[in-house]
Amino acid sequence: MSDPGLACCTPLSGTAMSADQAEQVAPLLKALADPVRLRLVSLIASSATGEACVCDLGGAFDLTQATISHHLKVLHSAGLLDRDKRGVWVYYAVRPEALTAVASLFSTSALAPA
Amino acid sequence: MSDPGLACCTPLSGTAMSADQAEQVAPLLKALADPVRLRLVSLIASSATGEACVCDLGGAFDLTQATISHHLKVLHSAGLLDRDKRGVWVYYAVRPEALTAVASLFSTSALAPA
DNA sequence: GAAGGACATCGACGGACGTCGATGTCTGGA
DNA sequence: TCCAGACATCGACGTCCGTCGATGTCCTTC
Repeated sequence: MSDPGLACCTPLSGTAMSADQAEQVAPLLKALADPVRLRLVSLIASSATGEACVCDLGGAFDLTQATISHHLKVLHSAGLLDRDKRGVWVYYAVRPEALTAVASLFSTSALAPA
Repeated sequence: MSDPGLACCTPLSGTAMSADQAEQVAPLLKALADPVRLRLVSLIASSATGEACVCDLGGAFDLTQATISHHLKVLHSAGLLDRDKRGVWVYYAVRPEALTAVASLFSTSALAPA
């Protein structure tokens, strides 16, 4: 709000993440920042076929089917999961690009200090 | 709630993340799942000395000093930042171990599909 | 010791989030 | 054609989150 003022110490080298970049990645992290959703992604990623149907996923949690469906929708809306309906069942698979985008955050210079 | 029933497709190979592990990592992701906090960590990590004082950090955002202080507290409480008070100024530095813990999420088999 | 500045804390507000029960939609089989 | 099952959507509830202005705490300087 007030004038920027002058730096009191180091002028913060300019190689940091841009505001736009932060606004782009934050939703991906927010989608993953829940124990249930983290386990959902992990369950799907670690399945033998790389995908899993909702009926199997739900059995791993003490949560309502509506809640599991909600979490899967959040992950799908964030672009982290692909959705594929086959007959009565719906299969979810992880989108490697999305996970790579998040992983690159921690391997590049943007967040890695040393 | 009901009986687990029998799997309708693949039995979800058991190498997925445990519930405890998910509950441990989720708070770290939640702390990072905000554009402002993401930029704060990035600014600190990319500074020449690996640390930054609050007076410099605040200048990069159109937010109140109270809000910046709140975000820094969240990151500090999550174990992502170290706090060091020197005279009038307070310096924050990233904790490499914490970032490594998050980074390992995406490089290990827990979340990496391929 | 009085004053001013850097930062934290407090209390409040609006909005978003996680969860639920109930209901809707679609598919496959009797 | 009708029914049962799988999954999504809806509406509601309590809680948490991001932001702010105001105030408190600590340190330096005069």
